[in-house]
Amino acid sequence: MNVRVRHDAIVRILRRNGTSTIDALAEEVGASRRTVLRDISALRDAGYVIHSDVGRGGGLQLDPQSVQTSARLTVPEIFALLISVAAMRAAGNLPFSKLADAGLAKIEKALPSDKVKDLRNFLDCLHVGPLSPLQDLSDMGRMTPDLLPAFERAFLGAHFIRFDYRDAKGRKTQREVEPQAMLILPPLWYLVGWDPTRSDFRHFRMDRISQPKAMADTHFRRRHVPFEEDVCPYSELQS
Amino acid sequence: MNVRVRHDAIVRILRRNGTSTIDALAEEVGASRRTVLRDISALRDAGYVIHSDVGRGGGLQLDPQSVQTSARLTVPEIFALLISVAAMRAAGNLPFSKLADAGLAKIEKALPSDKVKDLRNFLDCLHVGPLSPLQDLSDMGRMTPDLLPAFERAFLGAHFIRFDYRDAKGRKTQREVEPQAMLILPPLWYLVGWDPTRSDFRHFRMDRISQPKAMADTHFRRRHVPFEEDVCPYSELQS
DNA sequence: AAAAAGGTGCCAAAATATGGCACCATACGT
DNA sequence: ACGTATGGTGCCATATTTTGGCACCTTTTT
Repeated sequence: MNVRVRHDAIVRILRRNGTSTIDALAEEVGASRRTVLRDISALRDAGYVIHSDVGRGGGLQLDPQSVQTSARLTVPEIFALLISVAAMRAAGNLPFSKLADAGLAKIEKALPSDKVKDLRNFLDCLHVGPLSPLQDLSDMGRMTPDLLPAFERAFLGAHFIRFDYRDAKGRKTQREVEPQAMLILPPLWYLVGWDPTRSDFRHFRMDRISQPKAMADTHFRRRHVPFEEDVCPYSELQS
Repeated sequence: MNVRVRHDAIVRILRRNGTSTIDALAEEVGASRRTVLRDISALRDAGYVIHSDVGRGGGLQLDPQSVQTSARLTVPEIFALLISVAAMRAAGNLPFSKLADAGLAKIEKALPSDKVKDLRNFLDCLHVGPLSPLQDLSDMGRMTPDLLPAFERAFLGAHFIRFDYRDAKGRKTQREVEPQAMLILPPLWYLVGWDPTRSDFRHFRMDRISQPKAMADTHFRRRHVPFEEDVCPYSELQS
C-alpha cells in the first residue's frame, strides 16, 4: 500500500471510529505497529491534530477541527475565490468571512510570491459599493470565465484593454480604456476605465462587454478613482 | 533531494525561464535527464499543462494558466469558503462565480466523501434573500468564527441548538430550536429555527446569538422552510 | 546527413520505507 | 505493589521504490 493512501486510510479510520489504538489501526491498514507510529508522526507534522491518551483505555483521537484537505488550484481559480470572499467581506462584516480569509491566506502562502503581489494589487482595484435591491437578472449571465484571462492580464500588467461594448440603448462600439478598477454593485459588476480620448472615467457593465483583449504593448498609470455617490450616481450606473 | 521538492523546483524554473530544455533542468535540479523526464510526466499527470517542442531550438514550456498551488485547508475553512461563494452566486450570476465554483469543486473532491455530503446538505439549508440596502453596521461583527463549530455540528448532525439570544428590545432569553436553515439578507444573517414549544418558525439574527451549543443527544427532521415574502417579511426581519 | 531536442524501455544501483525487536514511560485495575 | 494495556523511540536488517545510465526511437532545424 502506497504511503499517501495509507495516510488517508488512517485519517479516515480515525474520523470514523472517533478513537482507535495503534494496534487496531495497524491491523486495519495492513501495516506494522511501527509503521503506523511513523505515519501518525508524519500526519502530525503535516498539521493534523491527533490527541493521544496513554495507558489502559487510551488511544488516538483525531481532532475533528483539524481534518484537512489539499487541492491543487490554478491561479485563475484562486483569483475567483479571492474576489468572491473580498466582495463578501466588503459587503459587510459577514459571519465566516474571517475564516474564509484564513483559508485564502493559506492558499496565498502556497503561491509564488510574485503572484501574491499581483493578486493584492488587483484586490486594491476592487471597490464594493452599496448593495442594491435584487432586480431582474434575465440580462445577466453573459459574463463568462472566458473574459477573465484578458482582465487579469490587463489589470496585472497595467495594460490598456480593448473590447466590444453594447450600451443601454443597444448601440455597439469598440472601446479602449485604462482598466482602473472593478466596481461591484451586486448583482452587477462594472469595469471602471479611464477613457483617454474623452479624458474621463467611464463605467462599463461587465455583462455588456465582449471580446476583451489586453494590449500587451501599452501601459498606463493608476489614478485615484472617485467613488463618491455624486461622482458615480447609483441610478445612472444601473441603466 | 526530495521528489516533492524537486517537482516544485522544476515548476519554479519553468515559470522563471519561460522555456527550458530537459538537460538544463536536470543540471539545475541536480538530477539525471531520465529522472527529470519522469518528473515532467508526473507533473503532467498532476494537471500541469507543459508544452513541449521537439527538435533543435525546442524545449519545455509551462502553460502560465496552469500554475497551480496546493494548500492544506481545514474543514471549517472550506466551509467558510463554500458559504462565501454560495452566497455570492445566489446573490446574482456574478462574474467569476463559475470559476470560483470550479476551484471549490476541486477542494471538495479532495475531501472525504462523507464530508462532501455533509457540506452539500448544509448548503441546501442556505437561503439568500433579496439584497438589502447597505445599513449601519455598527451592531455587526459579534458573529465570530467561534460560533461556527456549534452551528456546523448542529446542522450536520441534525441536533437541536441551544443559545442565548438578545432580541431587538434587548431582552435576553435562552432558546432551544431545530436549526432548519440559514437566511442571508446581506449584511445580516439569520438562523431559521423551528421552535417546538411554540410550534412555529422563528428567525434569529446571528449577531445576537451567543453561547451556541449543539445538543448531541437530540435529533430533528428537516422541514420545508417557507421563504415567501409574506411568511417572512423583510421589514420584520430587519428589526 | 548531422545535430538538437523530446520520449520510452530496461536493468542494476542507490535511496528510502518497512518490520521486528528491545526497551521506556504512563495510566489503570486488581 | 504488580501486571497489563497503551503511546513512543532507537536501531538494524530487509523489502520496496526511486534513480541513473544506457540503448534506442521520433521529430525538427541547420
